[in-house]
Amino acid sequence: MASSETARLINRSVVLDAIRTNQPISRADLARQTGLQRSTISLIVDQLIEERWVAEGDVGQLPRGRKPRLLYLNMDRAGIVGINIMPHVTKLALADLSVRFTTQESMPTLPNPKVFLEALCARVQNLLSAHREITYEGIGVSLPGRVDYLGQRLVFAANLGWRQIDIKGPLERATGLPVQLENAANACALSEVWSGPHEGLRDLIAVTVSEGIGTGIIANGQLVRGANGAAGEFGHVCLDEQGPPCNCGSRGCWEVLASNAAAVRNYTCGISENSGKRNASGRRELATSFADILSLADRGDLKAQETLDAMAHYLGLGIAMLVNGLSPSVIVIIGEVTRAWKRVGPIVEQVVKERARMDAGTRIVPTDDTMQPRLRGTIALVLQKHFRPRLFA
Amino acid sequence: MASSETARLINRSVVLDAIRTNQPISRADLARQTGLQRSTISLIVDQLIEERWVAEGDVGQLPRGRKPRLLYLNMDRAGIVGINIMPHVTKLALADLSVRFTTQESMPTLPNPKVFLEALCARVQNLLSAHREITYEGIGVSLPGRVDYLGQRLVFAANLGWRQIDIKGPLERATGLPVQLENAANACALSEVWSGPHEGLRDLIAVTVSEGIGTGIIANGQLVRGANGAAGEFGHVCLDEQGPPCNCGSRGCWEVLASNAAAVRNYTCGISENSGKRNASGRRELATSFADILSLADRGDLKAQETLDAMAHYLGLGIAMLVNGLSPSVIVIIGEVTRAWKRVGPIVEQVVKERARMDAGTRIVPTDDTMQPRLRGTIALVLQKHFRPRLFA
DNA sequence: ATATTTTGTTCGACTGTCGAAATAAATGGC
DNA sequence: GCCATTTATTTCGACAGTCGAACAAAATAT
Repeated sequence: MASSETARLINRSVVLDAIRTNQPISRADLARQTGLQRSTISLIVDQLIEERWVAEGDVGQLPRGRKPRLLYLNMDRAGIVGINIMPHVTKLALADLSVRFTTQESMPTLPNPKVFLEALCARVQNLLSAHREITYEGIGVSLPGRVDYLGQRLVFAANLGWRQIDIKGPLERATGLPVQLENAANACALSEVWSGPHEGLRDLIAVTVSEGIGTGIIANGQLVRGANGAAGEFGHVCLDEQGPPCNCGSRGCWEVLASNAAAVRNYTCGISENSGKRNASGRRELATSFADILSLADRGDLKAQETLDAMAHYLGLGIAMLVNGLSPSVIVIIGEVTRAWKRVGPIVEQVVKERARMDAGTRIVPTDDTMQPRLRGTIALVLQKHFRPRLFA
Repeated sequence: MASSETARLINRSVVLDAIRTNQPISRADLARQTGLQRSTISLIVDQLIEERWVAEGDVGQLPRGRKPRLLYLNMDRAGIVGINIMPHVTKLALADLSVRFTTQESMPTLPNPKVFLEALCARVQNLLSAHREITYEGIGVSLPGRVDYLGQRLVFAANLGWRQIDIKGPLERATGLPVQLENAANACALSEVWSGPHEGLRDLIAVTVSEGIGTGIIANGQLVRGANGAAGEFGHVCLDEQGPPCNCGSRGCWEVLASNAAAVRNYTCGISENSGKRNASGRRELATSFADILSLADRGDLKAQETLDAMAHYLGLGIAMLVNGLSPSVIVIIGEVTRAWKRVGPIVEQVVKERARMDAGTRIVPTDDTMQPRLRGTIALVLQKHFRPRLFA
């Protein structure tokens, strides 16, 4: 069911998104870029200025003719709250419309979801009352688990041991702001196509490598959530029928072979086999975390390097699966392993080349973890509703 | 860029598709179903009748009040040509708007693409001139290979040995009709959501099992073609690193483990190992085709049954991958193997249950091959343009 | 000063939907 | 047969939105 108002909504979001991604920009340039008439652009921009989404700035420089008035997103218009729940730590942030963080905080993720949620709500309320100068539009939450397809409830989070938790309800009651939940990998994928070098890509996959492996899929420019939001568990695809058991009940899952946890397990098993290894300085070292393995490999520990190589091999095998099946333009890798990409990357590329046809030229790209893609994704999640509303399926 | 005309186009296709899927239907019911005003429905229907897409039929029966005039799709309005190119045989058909075949023919698929294309064009021209009473809207072509993302060229077809063949051009020049190419598995998936029990499903995967394995993915109601149309090759995902070599250069690909060709290979190897098997009547039998294996298994041949069981096991493993990763509402299995689904189905279900979380309730459904899903898909492919035009990404 | 160029606005034409009222057609009770 | 009731369809004026041409504004070059 569409009317002239539908047309307005479509054009409005086209113009708003064009301003977002091209600011500063003049009305005339907007007309050229969107294909709309200059008169129409003026009307829509007037409306956006009235709603305070857009602000008029200085005049631009041109060689000839009347100088254009440049348009910007009005950063004072709204802030967004981002919450990234991870197995041990939860991060909170306030961001503006260009996904710049103005405040960041951390808190422990408590094992009891009820207790944790109470603490989280209090923390968010504090944060909001400390920054009353800006009105906040909404809260985006990313977490390592499955969310139902409307972003309403957490259905299952293996690494947290949580099941059927209503996170949206308490947060909305505590803050009065609309809350959107999303799986962490999905949030990362969204973040990638929202801004930065992969902005606007219509086929992209984000692979999060930490304790497990998650996949966020964007196809035809939309997140693939599957029936009831259960898509994205490529981490539990069986790549080796006789492989080690996984806590999902299967064995040889991709994430049992290629996650950080897998690397730690492999490394410590190796140590017991070889009854200890010595590093360059002669001291025996035990890796208790994946970070340890990374630094050990860096300092020349052969066993750690082999562990990474094996991880890279299996990463490649799973990525080849994604390339074969979905052929995205880009696959983004997220996680600590990217810090060793100089070593890991070539192995991944090699395995993918052997196992997948790369005609479509899929690029495999590590992400800078300091960009906090999970957190940035939560912001994109909320902004999406305003800037790219899904008007028609 | 949207205008009031865009709104019209949207509403027009909404109404047309509602008539298609609910015919016969009255204007008043259309208004109730689409949410448009009765007056608007009348205007749009007038236009559709003028364009001869829709025809007014008899009056319907109601307990009280004025009787409605029922609307139908006008079957005389247009026909569609469907061409399904398979490794040995190519099928041609003429169909009406409700995807009923009015004519069907077959011809051999010749190894030389140039020669074959000439023969195909001649055949289509014959077919069209023999049925001049109806004007044809377009030609849909399905083939076992990859097509670039605009449906323009065949990029690569392993089983045919063809590469970079322009199929669209010659056919369009020969007939003057617009031609749409699509990968066979994609065509099947489209056919499934176009009509029949899975009509309108937004997340569905079609798995074609023949010499290879193809996957056609529909997510968020749209075909997933990937960058440059290269998606859908889950058949070449490596499920066993040490598995048999595949002609794609890798080894242990799903289709090397679970296709018809794999079954034939396994069966004949088994025969050479056991130096021959005897069936119930005591005669030694050699399976030269997958159909042989099916009938042998049916007649109690143990080795054939074991072969099918192994095939089922690997089919399940690959399907579990699709369930984990994409979680569609339905996975449709297409191919001769469905004829033995009574035996194969339970094994597949069992493996999927062990290897994938089925929270979302994905159903695995064999398709009746006599429905010719590949051919039906080509028709849906063409009709899609008229009935569900993609106005906005 | 004046012509030129480019930006931004104004206004009437056009397209399309909405919603209320009018018209059409059928049933059932009197 | 006549009238109230019900449901379907059409008619028509109001409203929203874009288009496109004309106009006004602002800056530069001559």
